[in-house]
Amino acid sequence: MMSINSDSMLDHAPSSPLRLRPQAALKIDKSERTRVAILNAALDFIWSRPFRDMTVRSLMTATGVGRSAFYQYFTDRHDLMQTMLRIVQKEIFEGVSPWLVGVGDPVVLLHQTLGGLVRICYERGPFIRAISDASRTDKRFEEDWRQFLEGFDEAGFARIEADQRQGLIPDFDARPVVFALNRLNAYTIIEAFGQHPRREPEPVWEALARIWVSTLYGAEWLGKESSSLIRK
Amino acid sequence: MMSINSDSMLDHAPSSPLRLRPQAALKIDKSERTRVAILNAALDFIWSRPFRDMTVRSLMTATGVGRSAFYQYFTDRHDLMQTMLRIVQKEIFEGVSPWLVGVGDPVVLLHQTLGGLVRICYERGPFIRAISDASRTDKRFEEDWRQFLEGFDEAGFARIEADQRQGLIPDFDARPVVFALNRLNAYTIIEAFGQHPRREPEPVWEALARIWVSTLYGAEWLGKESSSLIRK
DNA sequence: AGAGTTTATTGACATCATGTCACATCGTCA
DNA sequence: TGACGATGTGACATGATGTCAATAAACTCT
Repeated sequence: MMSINSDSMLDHAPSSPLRLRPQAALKIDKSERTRVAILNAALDFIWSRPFRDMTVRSLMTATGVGRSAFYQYFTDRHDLMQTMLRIVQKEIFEGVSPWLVGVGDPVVLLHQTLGGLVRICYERGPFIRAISDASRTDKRFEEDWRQFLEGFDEAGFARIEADQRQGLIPDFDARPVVFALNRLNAYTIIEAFGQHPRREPEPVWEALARIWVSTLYGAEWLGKESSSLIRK
Repeated sequence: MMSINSDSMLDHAPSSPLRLRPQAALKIDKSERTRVAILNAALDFIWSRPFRDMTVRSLMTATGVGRSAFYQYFTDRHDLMQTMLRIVQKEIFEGVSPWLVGVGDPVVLLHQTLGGLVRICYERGPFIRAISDASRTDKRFEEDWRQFLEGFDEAGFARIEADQRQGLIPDFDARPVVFALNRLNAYTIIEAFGQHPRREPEPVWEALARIWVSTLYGAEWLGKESSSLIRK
């Protein structure tokens, strides 16, 4: 009938490094378990295969539940990707906070922020790529992705303007520059880490740091704090 | 049965600013005319609607020829997009040549190159976006897009290394930096100009120029040659 | 534990896009 | 005119999507 444990399939599915445990430890009703199983199937799938190949059937086959049950939990593939976006978004926002909200030497904070971003996105690369790919094939989810990126635009803009008022950053029109720098980050990361084999994170981190620091604070700050490598 | 002129439909299709005339002026065999009609239908479609909505049916309806005739000319939608890529690629390569192959003050050339890039991509934005979107949904075309971007990586890398040998650009690992800067250009342009309403080209040009110049030659060159605005 | 209720799951269905194929039609040249 | 190659067409097979009424399973409460 169906496999004993509904979570791991016997065939070639490699499990992704990001898997969910059912929510409230004890109150595991069937519903929650199936929902998480689907999510994990998607995570596993996306870890090794492109979004375009992810059909509802492929997911539910891996789950061991009939295909139509999928629609009890998600309205469509993109709804599911929205959930994946929320998961990844939370991780990224945390890693990226230093420069955006922290106090101290801005160049040091910027290095830290970019280091955190690169580390997390290296670990989650294929998910991020899938999310970005999904945003191209669905009107609603495209909007979600746009808002995700705009979050960085707003935060970065605020930080740059603040530093401009302090004379730390030259007085240019910050909006288009931060827009461009954020696309730089997003798509450099997606292309570098979005599919196996991924590139090495260090050179990517150094390149991004060089570009951000040169543009905002000036190349004379480049040597500073080249130390804080991507830390565990 | 079918409309008198096979090229323009009566309904709401706005014609794109990029349309093809049949090839050899006189030797217009039916085949070439249909092929161009399909291509123009695609160009018109993409000018105002996203790639994800472009079905073979929608194209061939606009063409006035039966849907199955499409496959006489293209193997699928992505094959058609490959043709669109070649058209746009040619225009871009021309506009982008100064810094890559020219002689003279590199900062001036870089400004020129970015100006040309922004001008062309502003004019062709929706096409470029569609090409990029299409690369997410097809394995083969994804490879074409990758090679397209890698072309810029190679050329930019060569230029940077040359300038590094002359001491014009500091001595960093050029590969990852040029990779990042090219993604900066590609995706800033796609998001800024890829759908209506498009952003203004000038601020985008200024932002890209600021980032490239600061990163490569140093911010002290930024005032220089801020003149050469996007020219006809 | 067992009846009754709620919830989860299923299989069949309708729709839509794709790509293919045998056949029909057109037009050109002998 | 007639025959042949090049164009175009309609019908078909496939495979994905999302829905729904019917069924099975899970939960609740006494």
